[in-house]
Amino acid sequence: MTHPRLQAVRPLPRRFFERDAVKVARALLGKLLLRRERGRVLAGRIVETEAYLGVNDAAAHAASGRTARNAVLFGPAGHAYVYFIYGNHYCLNVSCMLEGEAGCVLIRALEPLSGLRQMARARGVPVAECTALEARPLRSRRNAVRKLTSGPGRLCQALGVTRARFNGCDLTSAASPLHLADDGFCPRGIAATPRIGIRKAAAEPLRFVIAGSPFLSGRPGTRET
DNA sequence: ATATCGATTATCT
DNA sequence: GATAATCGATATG
Repeated sequence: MTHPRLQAVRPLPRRFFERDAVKVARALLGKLLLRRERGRVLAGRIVETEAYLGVNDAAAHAASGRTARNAVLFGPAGHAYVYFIYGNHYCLNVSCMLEGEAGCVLIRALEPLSGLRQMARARGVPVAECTALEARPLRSRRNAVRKLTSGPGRLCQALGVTRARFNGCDLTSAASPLHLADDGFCPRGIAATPRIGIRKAAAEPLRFVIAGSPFLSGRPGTRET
C-alpha cells in the first residue's frame, strides 16, 4: 500500500488539455496545482472546477470572440488564463481544446496540501489557526484552512496568482512557477451542478466537484456536493 | 444560520 | 455607463 502523496508527481502533458472543456474539468479533479515561490512549493489538490465551452457558451469570456483580454483562450492548450473580476479578485483558468477553439476550465477550489503557513500569510488568515499544534479544536483549524483556497479568488490570493505575473503561463511544465500535476490520486465520486455566479447559460451543469469534499467554495452544506 | 450589500476596476457597449 | 466566472462584513431571525 503506497500513500498516494508518496507516488511520483508528474506534470500533466499538453495532450491532457487538448480535449473538450467538460472532459478536462472532470479530469482535473484530484490533480495538483503547484506553485514554486522562493524555493518553497505551495501545493493544493483540485476539488472544484467549471467548464467554459468557448465561443458557443454564452457565459464564457470567449463568447464574443477574441479580444486582447481573452487572447490566451484562443492559443494552445495548457496555458493560464487569469482575469481580474469585481475590482478585487483574480481567477485562474486553464485553456483547453485545440488551438483556435477557446474552451477553458476555471479552477474554483483546492484542498491545501503544503505551504499552509505561506498561504495563510498571503490570505491574511492568522497562521496559528491553520497549524495543527496551536489550534486545539480540530474544527476551528479546519474552518481556518478552508478559508485559504475555497473559492477562485481565494486560491489566487493564497498562491500569489495575478494577471500580470501568470496570464499566459505554461501550466504543463514543471519548470514553470505554476503548473499542474498528477500524483496518482483518484477521486471517489464526482458531482455536477450549475456554474456559480453567472447570468447567461446559468442552468447548464458544468460545475464539477469531488463529492463530499470539505474544501469546496461556498458555505458547507450549500451548493450540493 | 442565512441573507443582503458594498468594495473596486478592467472590459465592453 | 453598466456589468462582472467574488469575497467578507454586516444585518437579521
